[in-house]
Amino acid sequence: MPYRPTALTRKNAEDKRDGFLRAARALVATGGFRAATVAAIAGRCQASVGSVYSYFDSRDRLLAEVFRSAAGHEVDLVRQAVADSGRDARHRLGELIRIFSGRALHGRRMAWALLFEPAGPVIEAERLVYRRCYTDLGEQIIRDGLAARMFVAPDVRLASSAVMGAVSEALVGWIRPDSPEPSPEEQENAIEGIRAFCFRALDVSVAGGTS
Amino acid sequence: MPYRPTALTRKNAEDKRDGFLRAARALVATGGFRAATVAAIAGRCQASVGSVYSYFDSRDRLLAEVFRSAAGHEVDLVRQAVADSGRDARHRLGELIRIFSGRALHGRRMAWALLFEPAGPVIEAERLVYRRCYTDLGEQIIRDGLAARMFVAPDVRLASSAVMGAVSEALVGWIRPDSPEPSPEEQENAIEGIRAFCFRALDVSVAGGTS
DNA sequence: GGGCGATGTGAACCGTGATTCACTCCTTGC
DNA sequence: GCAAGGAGTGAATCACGGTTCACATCGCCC
Repeated sequence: MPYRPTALTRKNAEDKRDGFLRAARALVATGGFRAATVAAIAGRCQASVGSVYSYFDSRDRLLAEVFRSAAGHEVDLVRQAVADSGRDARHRLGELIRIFSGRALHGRRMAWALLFEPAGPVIEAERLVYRRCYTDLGEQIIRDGLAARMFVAPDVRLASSAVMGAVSEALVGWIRPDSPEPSPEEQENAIEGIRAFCFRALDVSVAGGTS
Repeated sequence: MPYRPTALTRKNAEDKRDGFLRAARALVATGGFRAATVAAIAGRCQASVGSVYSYFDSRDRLLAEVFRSAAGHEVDLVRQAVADSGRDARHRLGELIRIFSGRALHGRRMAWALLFEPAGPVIEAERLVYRRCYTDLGEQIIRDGLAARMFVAPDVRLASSAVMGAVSEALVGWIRPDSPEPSPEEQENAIEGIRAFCFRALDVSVAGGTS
């Protein structure tokens, strides 16, 4: 490789970098961030530990990038399913819950890593913005539902948090790494149950008393 | 000290053991489990690192005991406030939410340690039973509310999980170690908001549609 | 008062895994 | 061919905190 970066070297370098990211992502999807040690990542690429460090400042940065990439993908899928395409807020909130849960139950290990796995402060910070994305999505939908007099919610942000909290709590039991694989109908029941719970809390069709 | 344990030695030993537990608890209440290193615990008792190990098998066991003690105390307070003392289910569920949240917002650091702080598998296991206690409490109340035709809930356990999830999610923003101290009225609003959300989801007075 | 075992000490040890760096290996420009 | 650097290597190093253990200390019992 030459003295000044050429198109080829640049591409090679990018490929290599990308290889590390893919390897790390695969490891996370299998065993969580805990399993994505620098040695394992390098090994998976038949590269040396040291070479990882010529592409990334630190393991934390590498994993943060993996997190953003994986989490961003998930959020995009949900955002797409929830896009304001003429459907009403109730349908869109249902899709939010369904897609989010469905994805989590599909890639359980990855979902666990993204949502719950204990990790260092850097990952934790990424997780914060990740969760916030979903809450923001929910908030927007609820706001729309409010405008359409379809939902009732004195505090929109709180309501969105509550929905996400309820969903998370329902999911954590299923995607914890040492919990048994849930059967499809168990999954279905859980998701629909949560959806129903949230709708009962939000629907205007009901004349809820507060205390 | 004698060849056979006498009343005095036994008491001394118990006191010392207790001292370590108190020290550890104080450290957890200040900086979470992370801060409760063996050295810090010993230091706080003006004892040596090694002596800790003549009272506890391992740091994990010590911290597990701290967890159980602290968590047990919290659960007891809630259980007491929620005891079936002639009050209706709505009131009792409200108390569950109020006391749980109130306690968490009072001892924020400890609540964070008990509910959210990333920690080793042993603590994580304790946390599981701790959370389950609350869910069980909620489940019982909701069941009572169901019997009194005051609540509606197709799946009681799911409903209880959802309530705890909603409360947790609302709390995590306030008790995260680096978040600013919330003002009393902010707390009040958050708690009442969650309470209202949950009641809207559960109250029979409303004729909720599901999808 | 002397010895024995309970008790206390804390420096050394260990395991884990990230990070570094002196070195080798290439490719390229001349 | 060959020198200059960039890229790759992986053993050594570091950081961290839990755990051990050889030794010191103490106070009761005979």
